[in-house]
Amino acid sequence: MRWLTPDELSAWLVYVATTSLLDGALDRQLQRDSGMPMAYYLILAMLSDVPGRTLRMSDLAAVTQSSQSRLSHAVSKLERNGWVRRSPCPDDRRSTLAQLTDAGFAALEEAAPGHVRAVRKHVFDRLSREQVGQLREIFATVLDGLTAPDACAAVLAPAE
Amino acid sequence: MRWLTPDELSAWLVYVATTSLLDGALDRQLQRDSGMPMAYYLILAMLSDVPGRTLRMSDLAAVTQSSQSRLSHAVSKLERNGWVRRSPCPDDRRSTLAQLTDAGFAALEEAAPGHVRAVRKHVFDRLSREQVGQLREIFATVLDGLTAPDACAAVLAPAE
DNA sequence: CCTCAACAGATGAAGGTTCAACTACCTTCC
DNA sequence: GGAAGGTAGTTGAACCTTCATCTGTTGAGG
Repeated sequence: MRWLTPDELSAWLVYVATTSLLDGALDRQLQRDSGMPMAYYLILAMLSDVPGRTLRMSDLAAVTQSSQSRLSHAVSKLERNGWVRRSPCPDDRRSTLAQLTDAGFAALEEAAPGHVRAVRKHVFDRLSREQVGQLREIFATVLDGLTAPDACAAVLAPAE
Repeated sequence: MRWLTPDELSAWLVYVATTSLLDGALDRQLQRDSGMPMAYYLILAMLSDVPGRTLRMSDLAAVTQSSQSRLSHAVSKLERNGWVRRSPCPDDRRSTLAQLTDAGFAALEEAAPGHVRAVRKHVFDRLSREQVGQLREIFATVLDGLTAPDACAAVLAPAE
């Protein structure tokens, strides 16, 4: 059994503490100033960035890294807010299209400056250009492993 | 208004996607193999690493980066599992001590190898020694800003 | 002393996420 | 064309987290 080296452990603990606090801070800022958690902000942001501001539920789940169930609940809530509209997909009657409404776009435009300011203040204003590159490189590598087809299966297997 | 540069934005999106997937993967592994989410694993781990395996609730909240409320709920659940025991603090009658039980220690020892294996597989087996150092450096910098006394107030202030 | 503010913790309701079904539709292939 | 299996999405229950509120306890100043 290979445990973590002291260097790895220390890096890991710092990572865990930081992501936990950073997530909390960003969520609190958005919830407070715009009445939505960050996950919902990301849904609106991804929709806003696509032609027609419309995406199939599955594709929206993929770009926001959320499960279908989670997205379905989230879109239900956003729909109640009037920020997203669902409509049946003409090509495939299994699919549903989610479209950002004008009110949703307005809410996003309202929320964006505060959110970006918080991200900048907590993260990018504190890092050098080099570190930003390192950050992207490191996480792109980890992301690669997580999205590889059998990444989950391999770790979840009992007899690995 | 300063938005993110393309480099920053790309780094940020990769970061968000990765942490979301990594968190999910680690949580699923622990839940599946040991019946606890990662937050609860961390509570047990922090308790196990301290003389007497005992900590005041406030201190435990601090080392696990969780709110008092969250910790209180979590410890209630862990207590129902028989993994933690609460007892009044003799020095200060406001405080409560949380102590890891033998059953709790056993559960932690059972869960640790799988969890460490998952962390290693997803993160440290994919990074160079240099990158581990960069990771720690970057997050230590961000953490520093988050734990500074007025970090939250400054961002939450409407007229910042 | 005694009041008042601060601190430690618990609690219940509201909201978000996960998991396990379940429905409906499409595709493959015999 | 009909059965079988996969895909898209929803739903409800269980669980976790957050927020506001509440009870006690301690400490500082009058």
